Amino acid sequence: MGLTKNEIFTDEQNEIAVLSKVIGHPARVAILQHLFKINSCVCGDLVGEIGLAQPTISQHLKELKQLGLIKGTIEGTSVCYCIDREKWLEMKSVMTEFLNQDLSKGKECC
Amino acid sequence: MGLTKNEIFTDEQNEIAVLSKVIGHPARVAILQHLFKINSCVCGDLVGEIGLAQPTISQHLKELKQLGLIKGTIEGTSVCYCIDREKWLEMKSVMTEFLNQDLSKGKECC
DNA sequence: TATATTAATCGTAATATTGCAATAAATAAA
DNA sequence: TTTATTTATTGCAATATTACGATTAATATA
Repeated sequence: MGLTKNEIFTDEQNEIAVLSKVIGHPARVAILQHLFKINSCVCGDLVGEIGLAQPTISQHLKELKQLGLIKGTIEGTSVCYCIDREKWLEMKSVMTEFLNQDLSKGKECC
Repeated sequence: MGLTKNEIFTDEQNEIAVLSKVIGHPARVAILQHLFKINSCVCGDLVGEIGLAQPTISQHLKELKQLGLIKGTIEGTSVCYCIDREKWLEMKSVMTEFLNQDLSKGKECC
């Protein structure tokens, strides 16, 4: 075990879970917030910004890249990262739909 | 290691991460969606709904309860669960703010 | 009281995640 | 070409997560 049984869930449930999981670490939240704050590409100063070792940051960047939330461009010896706007909007749409489920007309019982 | 360094991040970053992490498993997504669909309390049939063993469901329910997203009421030998609306709206607010970060005026560079 | 029903807890195995030191790879600059 | 700079990869240790069988706890019912 220790292995999530993705096959018994819908594609939508798995997508919501995968997207949320990548946001489920403060370092990745911090990286994304920094990219938004700069509102441009970030070349190289992410290790300085976040207080984690360079291989650790590199690993978090890899996960964000794999999901498509950020993209990187090689710029000389360094790499510039920025938000992938299209993917971000897609995630926003999926998550917003999930979060907006109607609470208003349920029967109170607990 | 294997231990997230929460202390180097802001409270906001940690909150976003903790909230996202609990959504980051399809079984918990499915449980929440079912509670929304029923739009009332669910007493006992969650193990039948989701295809996981009873101890596994119980564990996922515990995590959702610990975060405050659901609450349970003992009803005879069974337990009724429902969404905690206040906490849900709080999560929605935190997540929406994060997801709504402005993409419009950045410089394209990647 | 004895038995059934339901959910929580315990214990454990398998896998995943986090973090970093060491190293490699790739390019820029001297 | 050598050296510096920057990022990725490898390897590993520590911890967390997922899943479930077995058991326990609690209440309802016969």
